[in-house]
Amino acid sequence: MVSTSLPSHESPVADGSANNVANSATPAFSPLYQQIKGLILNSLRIGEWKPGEAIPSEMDLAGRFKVSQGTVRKAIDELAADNLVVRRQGKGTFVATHAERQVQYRFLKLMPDSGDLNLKGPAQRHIVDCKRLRAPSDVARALALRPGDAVLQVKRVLSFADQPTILEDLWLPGAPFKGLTADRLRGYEGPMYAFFETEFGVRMVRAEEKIRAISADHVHSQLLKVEPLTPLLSVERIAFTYHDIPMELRRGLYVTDTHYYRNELN
Amino acid sequence: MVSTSLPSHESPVADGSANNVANSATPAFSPLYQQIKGLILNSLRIGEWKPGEAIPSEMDLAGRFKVSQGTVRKAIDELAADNLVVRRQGKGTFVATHAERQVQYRFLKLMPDSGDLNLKGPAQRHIVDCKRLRAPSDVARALALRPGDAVLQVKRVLSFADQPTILEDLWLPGAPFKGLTADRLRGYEGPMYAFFETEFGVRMVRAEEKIRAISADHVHSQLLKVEPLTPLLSVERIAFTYHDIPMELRRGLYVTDTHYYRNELN
DNA sequence: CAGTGGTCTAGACCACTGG
DNA sequence: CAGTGGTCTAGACCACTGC
Repeated sequence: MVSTSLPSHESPVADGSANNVANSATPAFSPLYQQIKGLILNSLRIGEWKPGEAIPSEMDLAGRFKVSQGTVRKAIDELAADNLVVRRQGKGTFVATHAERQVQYRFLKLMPDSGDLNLKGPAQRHIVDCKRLRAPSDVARALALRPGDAVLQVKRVLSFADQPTILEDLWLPGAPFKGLTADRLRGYEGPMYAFFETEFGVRMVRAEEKIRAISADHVHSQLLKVEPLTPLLSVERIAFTYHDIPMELRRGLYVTDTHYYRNELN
Repeated sequence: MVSTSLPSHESPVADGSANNVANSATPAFSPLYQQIKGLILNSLRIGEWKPGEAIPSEMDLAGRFKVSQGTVRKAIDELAADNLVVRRQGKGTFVATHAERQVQYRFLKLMPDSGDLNLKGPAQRHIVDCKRLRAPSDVARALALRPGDAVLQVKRVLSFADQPTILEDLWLPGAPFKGLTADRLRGYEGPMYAFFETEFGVRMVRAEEKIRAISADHVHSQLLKVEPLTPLLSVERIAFTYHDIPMELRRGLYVTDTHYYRNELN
């Protein structure tokens, strides 16, 4: 644990020449604010400040790292742009969390056809299954595990207005999620990623999705209460924690007759 | 046309008090750099600098607007974040364009299963149809036109490795695209959005997509050479120019057996 | 009121590009 | 080499929050 004021110094650069690594092959120039960003990132990763908590003020951090406030500011700007941290004028800068009302379901892009906004919030959740087993090779590859390593599989159905809409198959690495059970999942109110944060200290930072159209088979049609062969949106997501470590493989099937997957392109 | 050095002054703020509008109901505080951003945006909109051209240097703009370089810098930072402008160290800041190799197909998120990168670049394009007609009500609504206004409809098929993969139905407002024909489209090499820029001065700035899974009907199956009832990804896109004016409605159907729609969540 | 993030400035210097 | 964007600083002041 790092104390607020450091004994010696935590300065990012030590060479007095030109702030640049004196290599020939790799220029490897990294501006000061990037190094500061890295240091703050490390503190986030080791949990020096927990999700929802405030991090030290810009002036404090500037003092700690022996740089100007402006440099700290630029570092925090990038962390805020990456959604790792949230700035609140007059109050401070806070570690981002999936547990807040506004940013809840940040990774769920499904929207109802009518009533644009997130009235979808309180979905009915039904845990179908939750078991521990050995990772199939495709799951192991996605989660950077060895085939046969312990993984948890969670199967659940989300419904909106009593219409089953999302069928999900989650795969989690066994080690970080030791002790997860269907009952604990059922007992938790709120987004699953918030549950992962508070119960297992695993914070999902970003995710990648591969989207396809597929046909419902008999299992799908029963759980989602649609005709077999109904076209479904297949959404395969890999979610990453800090260090770009994959921590979840989620295979979702969305019924898209009254909902759609919304994406914005810039 | 605005000359480089202005006769009187183009200063954004005129009150000497506190830079703030002295209203009670609306705080309406807008920082200087936002106002500068607005002024630069206007110049982009009226075409003072064309896509691909360099805009004036930060120092020049600072002089023009009578603010410090840092303030101009922050304004341009935001324009760059919005992909309206591209910064190139040592060279200048350039108006973004869809015609560049690197940013080409910025709005196309379809990826081949193997060979991650954009070897997909040179797709075979086939214009099926291009005709002028009166806007159906749903198209009119999407393009902010009156039902019955003149619109252009373009139907085309994109193939990768001789496999038809994308069937697209485009709807464009008639007025800005007067003179567009199938032949002109066929004659153009490169992305369609680059074609729109150079030929019609219409630059697409951002887009929204609604994605669903649907079943191929007979028309789809013939054009895409797949079995009827094959599940297809339906991608309905509305693309916007400056001022958030919708300028294109594009209904795409993607065959997703060897390709997938890739999305990143932050 | 003090403390936080947010804006703005002026100036110095660095890294990159091209002639 | 001059010109561009990129970094860093120090200091002043503003807007917002909560006590």
